[in-house]
Amino acid sequence: MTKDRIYSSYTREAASLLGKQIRLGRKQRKWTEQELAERAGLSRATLQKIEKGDLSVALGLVFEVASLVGVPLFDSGSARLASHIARTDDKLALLPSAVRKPGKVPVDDDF
Amino acid sequence: MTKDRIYSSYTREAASLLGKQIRLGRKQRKWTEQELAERAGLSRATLQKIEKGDLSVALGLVFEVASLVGVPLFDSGSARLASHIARTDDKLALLPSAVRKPGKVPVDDDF
DNA sequence: ATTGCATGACTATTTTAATCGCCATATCTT
DNA sequence: AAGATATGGCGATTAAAATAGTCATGCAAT
Repeated sequence: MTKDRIYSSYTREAASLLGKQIRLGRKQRKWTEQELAERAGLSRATLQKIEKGDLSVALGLVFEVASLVGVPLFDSGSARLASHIARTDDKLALLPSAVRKPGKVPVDDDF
Repeated sequence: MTKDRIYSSYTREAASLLGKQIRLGRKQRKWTEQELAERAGLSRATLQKIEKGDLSVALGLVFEVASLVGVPLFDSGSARLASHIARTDDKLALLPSAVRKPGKVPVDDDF
């Protein structure tokens, strides 16, 4: 029945932490599951999965709920997302647009 | 007929940044889309959606790919998410297990 | 310049998520 | 303690994601 995907413990823990932080933020605001679900535009069942760290929930739903309760996404707590995006774009622009698997050039080290 | 959900710009930008960072990490490792998709156990089509910041992709798939290419979730400073989880659990334990409405409480802290 | 492979994008199909409704349990308020 | 409501969980239905496959374009190395 189930596809039974394998996830790394890092992935599972990250989702678990995110869910717990969302639950914490919701309670600090004294919102019920139903209230937060309505604000976010999703069902209570899905919100429960998010707070439990369920890995099958859509990224956008999780991020939306997180932002509603004030949980900062990944390391973005400091600077603005837009500037991070710009800087990442700059780095990408310095790289070849397509990755090639060259014959035998030993230059393959990065940090 | 698309359901066309509404997402906040914060959510869209966060997913966009995450996708770009993943793409950057993949190229720094000189992996093709196909290679990364196979390592992560998903299709190339889905990986493309992830790198484009598509909000419909499952959280677990995105996190799994991110960890494979070394993109830190949350704050990278905390090498162990487990301790962070424990601290969040502690905070949750201090709160009532159920939120009640008739308080009309103006307390609304930020994070 | 040519060739080979990476990438972008699209379709059709299968698989799975998201929702809805309901009931049980837990727990807050009076 | 009683009443009210928040939460947890499950089954069935609907909506959408994930996949495989293919084609076109483009870049990269030869």
